[in-house]
Amino acid sequence: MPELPEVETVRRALAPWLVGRRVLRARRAQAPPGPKYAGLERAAGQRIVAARRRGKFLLLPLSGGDELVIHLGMSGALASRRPADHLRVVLELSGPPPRQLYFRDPRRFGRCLVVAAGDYRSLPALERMGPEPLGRDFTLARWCAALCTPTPIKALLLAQRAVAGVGNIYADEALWLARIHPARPSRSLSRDEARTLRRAIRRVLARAVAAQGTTLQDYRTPSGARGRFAPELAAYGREGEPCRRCARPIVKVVLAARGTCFCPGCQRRTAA
DNA sequence: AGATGATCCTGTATGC
DNA sequence: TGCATACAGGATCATC
Repeated sequence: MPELPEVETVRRALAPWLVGRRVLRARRAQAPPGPKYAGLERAAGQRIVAARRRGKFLLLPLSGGDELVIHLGMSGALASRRPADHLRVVLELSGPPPRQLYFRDPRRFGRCLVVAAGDYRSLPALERMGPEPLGRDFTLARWCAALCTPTPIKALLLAQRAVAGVGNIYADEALWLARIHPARPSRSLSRDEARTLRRAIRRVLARAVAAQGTTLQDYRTPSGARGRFAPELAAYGREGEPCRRCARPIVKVVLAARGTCFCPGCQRRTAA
């Protein structure tokens, strides 16, 4: 499930190839009509001027004032080699080979559409997205203000509004690092805990970016490599295995309709 | 308005 | 072995 580190890895891999090229044609393949692939044909004739990332979204601003917005969803992948199945979008590009960018997405949770640059009205998650966790805007003051809600901290991390780019894996990892119980009301966190969690979010995401993401099953970098962060996971997917700090078994519960792994020894419901 | 739950979708894992 | 069912989850929509 691509989160910030995986999308950033994809961005870094694709940028040197894509930026500067002209989109000769953009068409949907095995993709039904609908808003997930809206306006694709408008990309034709425009040059890709940059490859940016915002949260889990890949943003490719175009020379004609539009913007190609790609979200990988659960299973989306971008490649220069034509996939055998589940092909949703093909971009034909100018320049030396390879000249095709393929968007494959078996589970169809992903999106690939063209909007007017910066006009995210059809993408509320992007429009209301919180600060980039690895950027300067993710200040302690802003973070503390965002925590002023009864919403469980795990749900808040997943909502993209308080901070961008955190998904189920790195939410569990950050909470484990910070020793905070995932069901704690956000506003029950002390200032110290808020500071610790903010640092944990930054640390786990930075380390995962350095490892090119987490490969559990499907995710690959555009060159086909596996992300190397999986061995560093301390909570996610470790149900029943010993906590790396206190050796108590990691437990799994459902929170915010998501599987949530944590250590009942290190991550207490009450402030320490 | 903010928060919660259902929904989409298919590969993989589990159960009988 | 083979079939049926459960499960995984990001963002969005409907519904409080």
